[in-house]
Amino acid sequence: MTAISNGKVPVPTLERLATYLRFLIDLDQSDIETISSAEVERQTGINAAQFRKDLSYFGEFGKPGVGYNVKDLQSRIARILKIDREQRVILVGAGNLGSALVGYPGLKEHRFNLVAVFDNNYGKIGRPLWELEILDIVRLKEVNAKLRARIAILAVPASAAQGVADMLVDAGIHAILNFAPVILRVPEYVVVRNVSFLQELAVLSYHLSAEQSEDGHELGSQNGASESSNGNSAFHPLSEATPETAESRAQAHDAV
Amino acid sequence: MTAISNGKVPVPTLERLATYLRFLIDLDQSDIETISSAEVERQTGINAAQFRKDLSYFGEFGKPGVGYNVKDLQSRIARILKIDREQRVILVGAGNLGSALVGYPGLKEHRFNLVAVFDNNYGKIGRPLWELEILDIVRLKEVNAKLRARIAILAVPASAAQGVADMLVDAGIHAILNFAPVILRVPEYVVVRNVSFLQELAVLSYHLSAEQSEDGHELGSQNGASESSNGNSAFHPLSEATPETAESRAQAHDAV
DNA sequence: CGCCCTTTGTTCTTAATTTCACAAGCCGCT
DNA sequence: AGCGGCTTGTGAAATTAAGAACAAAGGGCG
Repeated sequence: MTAISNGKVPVPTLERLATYLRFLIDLDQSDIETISSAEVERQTGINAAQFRKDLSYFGEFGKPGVGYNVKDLQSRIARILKIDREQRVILVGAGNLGSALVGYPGLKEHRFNLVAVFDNNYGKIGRPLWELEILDIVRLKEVNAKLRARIAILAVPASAAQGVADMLVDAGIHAILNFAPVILRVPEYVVVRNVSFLQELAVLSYHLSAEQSEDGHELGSQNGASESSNGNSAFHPLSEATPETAESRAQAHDAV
Repeated sequence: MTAISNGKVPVPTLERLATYLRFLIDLDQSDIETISSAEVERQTGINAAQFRKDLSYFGEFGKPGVGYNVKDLQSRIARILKIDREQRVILVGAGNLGSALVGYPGLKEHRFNLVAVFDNNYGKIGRPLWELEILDIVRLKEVNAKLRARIAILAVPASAAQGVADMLVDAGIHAILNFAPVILRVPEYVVVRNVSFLQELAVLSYHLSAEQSEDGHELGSQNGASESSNGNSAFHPLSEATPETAESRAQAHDAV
């Protein structure tokens, strides 16, 4: 009774896989060794059958009557997503967002190794950004011929996005994480994932409107509030103290 | 022959609505006054029928035989998403990412007004971040009682996310844009949208693996590359020059 | 002023995703 | 060693989204 990733895997499944991995890492750190799909549902809200089916695309991972071994499942999902090995990543655009990403420890923790940063602003080229030096965008192809990164993060203004995307493709990039609010045109063998804050905010704004009939209504901040862990006990530090400092410990923080 | 947003609108439709808006703004800036769904498909890759159907959830926007008036459609979509009016937003977490967001001009351009920033790090509290002063997280409820923001951006480490989310709910927030890789538990009347870079990268990584059989393979950087606008003519500036400088002009840049 | 060409709004089909439901498998206890 | 309680993996049903297809409507031109 098996199948193991025969045909194609639904994209939503892949997206959840990353979530599961995240969750499993947390469980592992809490020294939990086994978990059932029912418990996953209880803690994440993701339907238990969904969880099992998602995994079933890749084989059998659990033991009937017992559940899943946290450590084992964790490493197997990591292998599926190919983040059990180092993945070299390059970044284009050393602006606010780009800089924030370079300093984000979560990348290294997940084996995404940022190996180069490019920009076209002469005021920035040559300057250091964390541990890297900002390189001239014109050297993109040349530099990546050696680095051989396949993943690129595109954090440039919308107006420049398509042009840079073309350069990335030409430089051998096969996957682009695009932060510019533009639909990129690339060859079919290149995968693109878009991240748009504005789009997300717009969706939130829409939902808000439904209840906020026309504003000016007193909602009183003491509504039924609570629900989950309201008595937020232990208080953890927000924002990684000072970026540099926060490096060391894996899994310590992840916001970004 | 109309309907106008009777029941519920599919979330994917809402997401695309924001994309359409973006696209329309670009068209408008190119002084294009009218556009047909067929042309939208040609330029964005989004199916024409899809475009028409998405709009049909909210009424009639075009003229048969003619198409859609760019300016009109633009403002009507903005109204639907409720971003035709100012939306106050608060940010929690003045780390790398949070700081980058505060400086992002796209927010203002879309009427999202960042009215306060909070953190719990005493080294940061009281310090200025762009035009705002970083406030102590303990003042969240008190401050928002006056500001009455309904949308919050959560850019704190995973370990602190749930605790802060509880505080946000208690402070009257109804929509949360969550950057922490954690599934938040909130009352059903609160809407949450998650943004996870790592998840996106993981999906990209997975797709990569399919072709990159086992690495070590010479792919030659001069593969069939091209496709779309390869001769990237005019070259625009990457990363908003220097943050402060880039403020002024609306629509000028949008990466983030 | 009526014909023809174009493009919308919408219904009907097809495809994708989620959820249900249950046989089969594993564990522990007697 | 076998019974009972749980939990998995998965085929089949239900739900949801995407895409085609077409009747109705607008505009321009002869």
